[in-house]
Amino acid sequence: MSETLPDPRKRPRQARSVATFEAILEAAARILESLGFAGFNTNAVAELAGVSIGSLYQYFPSKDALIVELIRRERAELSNRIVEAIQQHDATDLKEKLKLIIQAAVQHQLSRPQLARALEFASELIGKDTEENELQHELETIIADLFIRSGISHAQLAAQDVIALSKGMINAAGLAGESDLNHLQQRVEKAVFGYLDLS
Amino acid sequence: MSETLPDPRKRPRQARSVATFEAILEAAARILESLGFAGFNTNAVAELAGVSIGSLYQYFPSKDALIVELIRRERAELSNRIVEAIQQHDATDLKEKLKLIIQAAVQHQLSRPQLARALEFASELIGKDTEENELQHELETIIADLFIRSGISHAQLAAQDVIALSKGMINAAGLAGESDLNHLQQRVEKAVFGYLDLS
DNA sequence: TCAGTATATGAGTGATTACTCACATTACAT
DNA sequence: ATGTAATGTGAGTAATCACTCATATACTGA
Repeated sequence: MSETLPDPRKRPRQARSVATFEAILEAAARILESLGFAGFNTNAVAELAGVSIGSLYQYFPSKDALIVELIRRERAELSNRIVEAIQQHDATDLKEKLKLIIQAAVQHQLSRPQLARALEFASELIGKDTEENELQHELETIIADLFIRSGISHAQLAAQDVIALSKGMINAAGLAGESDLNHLQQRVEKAVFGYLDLS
Repeated sequence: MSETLPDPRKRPRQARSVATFEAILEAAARILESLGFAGFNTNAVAELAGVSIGSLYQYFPSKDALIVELIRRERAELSNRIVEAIQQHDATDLKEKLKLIIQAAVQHQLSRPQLARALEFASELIGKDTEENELQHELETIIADLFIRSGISHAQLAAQDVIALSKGMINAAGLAGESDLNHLQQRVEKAVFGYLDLS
């Protein structure tokens, strides 16, 4: 439980070490999914990954670093999905773009809902100043830019609100075990469009 | 970190023990506010409360029990505020009632935002089957009933969504350090009314 | 005043767990 | 083939922390 921003200690060079690296990350994800953050410890991760605890610490200097790497991947994936959605040229107006963004967010969260939830959770526990917050802020900026270009007033605050309310709804749906993506998407759209007076 | 639902071990009888009991709870709240869940441990709570660790365990059989009691109080307060809001007879139609409910929720969360956030958080860590979830469900039922009486379709799901999106927005605002209750309230109303097609 | 009960104390115990390090094994280059 | 670098191992260490218990003090009623 350090306080600085940790990064993978050593990048794997040989093929087998890449496998080890990935096995550790996947094991970490699975433990978060099944046991949640409370049951998450490095010895358990190493065991599930089928590697020794020493190997784990070859690639991750701390428990936090392991989680940070998971968060980084998760966020990057979501971020990519959303940037992709925004750049779709066949969607011209704000409403269509927003639909695509919401779809991306819904798909992302519901692909591994337990994991997404546990990571969000973990990112609060391990401290404020990881890059998690920067990515959060980056996402907010992306949406805010979109709003500015569409003439929405108070773009920054609106972006914060839209992200927050979507997150809330999607999280709750994930917790409740919902799996109907389209239905959830429509409900999020109602709230977002309602908030933005786009209905 | 037990798994059963813990309750205060012994109810205080004398005045001085009531003071001890309350001091412990307030210290626990303050530690959650300042250090978050990560820095929360029973020894620190006892020290801040100015009592011995033994005294803490006289009244709370476990660390979890202490947190559960904090959650119970927090939830009870919110629940009371909301029931009060619903029963206001000078608010007749759904929209007015919802405004009062949102106001109650906003006021509640922003009175001690860090604490509210940390507790919500903690309730996930200590397990699913505490009464926290029942209270969560109770709140959902109250709102759902209100919706049913107002002819809103899919009342249960709508209640889940409205609560979730409000929570998300209010949490984010709390995190961002907002303190303008009215402004936040108006934004939440926009999302809720938009979602419900009440605009 | 005093017996009995409630309350308070905090050093100590045991369990968990993040992390190290001395050593073993495997792969690669020449 | 063989030296060297990369990778893998897991028993062991040290720190944290939830919780106990033997003992001391304060209160209450008779």
